[in-house]
Amino acid sequence: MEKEEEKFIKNFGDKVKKLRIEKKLSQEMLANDANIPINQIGRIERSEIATSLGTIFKIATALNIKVKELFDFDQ
Amino acid sequence: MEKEEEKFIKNFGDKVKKLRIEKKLSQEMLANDANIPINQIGRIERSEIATSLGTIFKIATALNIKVKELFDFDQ
DNA sequence: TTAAAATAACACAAATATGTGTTTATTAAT
DNA sequence: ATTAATAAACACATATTTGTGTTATTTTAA
Repeated sequence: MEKEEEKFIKNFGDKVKKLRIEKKLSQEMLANDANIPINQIGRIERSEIATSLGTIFKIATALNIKVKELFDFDQ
Repeated sequence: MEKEEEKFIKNFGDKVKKLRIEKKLSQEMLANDANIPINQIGRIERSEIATSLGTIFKIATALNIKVKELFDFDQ
């Protein structure tokens, strides 16, 4: 039985990836736009890390969406 | 001129506090419900830290809301 | 199928969040 | 005014994220 918190972090990573693909951005392009390291995007999409508010804000901004939309998935 | 990212973190802290007060919880009660240290709530509400996905999830769960609602403020 | 692009998977130092505890200040109620 | 409850403000060790770099794997396109 998986922990709810882990599922949530997994869902978040999947959401970032989904939105990135929809906007036809590579991890590298998104990372550049967000001013974060390239590897960070991968780590988040693979749910290796539970990223923090600052990075969340940067990613949303680079995707031209509100942070709220990043959490628009079936929690 | 304040950085947008800092404003965002400030708004998040204010939102946590607002929702906590609305539900008539002390920092201690919320922290207990969320299984996080008491001080952590204070640090977040004061915007001293940019907390991470795990803590965000725990707080939302303790408040009986979706994470998305935690970000329902004018960004 | 080869080459190029994209992503994953490492490692490691530095910065930051987390956890725990104690003490001080503020707020609310009596 | 006093007391009790709440929150702020410290300190410090630990855990995790972040930043940077390199190498291997996978995917995509020619």
